[in-house]
Amino acid sequence: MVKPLNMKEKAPRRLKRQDLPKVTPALARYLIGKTLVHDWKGTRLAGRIVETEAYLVGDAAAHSFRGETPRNRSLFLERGHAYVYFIYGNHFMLNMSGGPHGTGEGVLLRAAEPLEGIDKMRMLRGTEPLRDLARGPGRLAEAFAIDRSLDGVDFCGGADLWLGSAVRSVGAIATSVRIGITKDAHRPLRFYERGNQFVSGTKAMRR
DNA sequence: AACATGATGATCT
DNA sequence: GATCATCATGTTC
Repeated sequence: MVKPLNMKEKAPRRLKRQDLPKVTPALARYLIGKTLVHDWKGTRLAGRIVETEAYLVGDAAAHSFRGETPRNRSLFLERGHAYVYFIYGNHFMLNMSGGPHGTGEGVLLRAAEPLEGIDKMRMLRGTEPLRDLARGPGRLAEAFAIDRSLDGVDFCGGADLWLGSAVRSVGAIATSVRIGITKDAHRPLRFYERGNQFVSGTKAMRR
């Protein structure tokens, strides 16, 4: 993948909670093109978010559907907090909470295009291909050194894990049904940058 | 029992 | 290169 010379990348600046849309599907769409940053052990791990999914109130696929539990507690924090959970015996998933405190909505970060700290990401992932470093939610979490210790962290609170502004322009954003769920599977709550090679799944899923 | 997945290897193009 | 089936894995309520 060759980067055109006229695509100048700027350094990301920290986004404030004020910048985040208050309605969760709008937040999921807003996050496409923004920069996910984890300043980790002296290295900056940064990537451009290219795929997200929203999980809402009254949504049978949402972890909050049956109310607050010890696991999903941070999903109920005010918009802009990290909700990290462990799934399938192997993978962490990174979400950003949405809505006012007590709501229980969130956005799953499903894929990112690596920008900075790529060698460290390769080390964390134990694999070489750039395209596979953060293509999929489990891979993204591994590439960005996300684990339970980051559950509940405020993305807008000056922590090492934060949300940055876009470093270059964003392409067309497309919508589809969410991936890998069985309940409320028809709702169009997945957002991705159309045609981007770092979006998860098959070719059809990035068209 | 179910789960917001990914690595692997087979089989196609 | 793309796509598909198979299956390993720990936590949750």
